[in-house]
Amino acid sequence: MTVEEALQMLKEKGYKYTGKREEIIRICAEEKRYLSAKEIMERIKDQYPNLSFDTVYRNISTFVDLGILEQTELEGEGRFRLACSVGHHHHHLICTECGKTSSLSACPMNLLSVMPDDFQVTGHKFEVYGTCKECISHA
Amino acid sequence: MTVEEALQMLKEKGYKYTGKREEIIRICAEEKRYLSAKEIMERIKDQYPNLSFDTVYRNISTFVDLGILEQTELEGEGRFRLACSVGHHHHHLICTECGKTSSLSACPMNLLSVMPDDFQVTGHKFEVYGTCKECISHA
DNA sequence: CTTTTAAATCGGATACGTTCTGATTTACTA
DNA sequence: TAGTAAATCAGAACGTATCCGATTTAAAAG
Repeated sequence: MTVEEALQMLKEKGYKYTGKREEIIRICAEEKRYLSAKEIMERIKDQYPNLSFDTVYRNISTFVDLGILEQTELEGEGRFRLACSVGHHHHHLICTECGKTSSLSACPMNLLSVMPDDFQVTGHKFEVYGTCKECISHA
Repeated sequence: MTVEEALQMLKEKGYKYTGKREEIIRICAEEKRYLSAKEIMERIKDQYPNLSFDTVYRNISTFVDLGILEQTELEGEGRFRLACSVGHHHHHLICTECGKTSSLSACPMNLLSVMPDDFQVTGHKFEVYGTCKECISHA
């Protein structure tokens, strides 16, 4: 997903345009990594030094709801990244040090032949964790 | 894993026996469900009314480290259950309402033919989420 | 059985990520 | 340009989890 697509989606859904929203999305778009709210705050400080935590969290939450951002959790902290591409379901290999990701083509849900009928399935999570080359080298 | 096996493991590793530890394990053993620390506290109140949060969290953490308990996270809260059985790797279908689980035999890691060589894989998570029959009916 | 000692527990303070609140500002519309 | 609802702010509040120093206790040593 591109920054433009994300902004377009916001507009369609009736959300107002703000520079802060664009900047949050832009920051997430810059890297194929999961960022924490804190990291996003850090990077946005240059342009909006007085941005409040609430604004970041509230917007991130909206973006996740709309599918603009993907969310995971590392070390008790929410982490976010721009959704990869619309309508193309896949999973990630995630560096637990820096949040860097690599795409995995397979989805295990396709491979589960029998699904228990006593559960109404609502979602799933498949993530592979590891350490990326960069984080191994300067460890 | 049984309560006895868990206690045996603690002994082997040099941990002291305490009634509180046994009770925590026993509570987790009673159900095939993920419980929060709060829920464990609730259930242990009868026998140990003054049990401190710290004791529960510290012991749970020890148990997770030793592989006696399995951990996941629902709604920003750590959830725990007795590890299924020693040396038998599998995954779970989890009810997001009550934490009830159902076992899945397949592990997606076996099915990933190509593993990126720029990551040193350290772990993985595969969980299917849903709502169990009981939670659907009284919803 | 008594003493000893390190581990376990207590409970209260603290940390941290996140969310809420009420006042203020701002983007869009009429 | 004025009006309105949404967005933001700053700080308080929240919930989970951990840390702390003092006290108790399990179990090893005498």
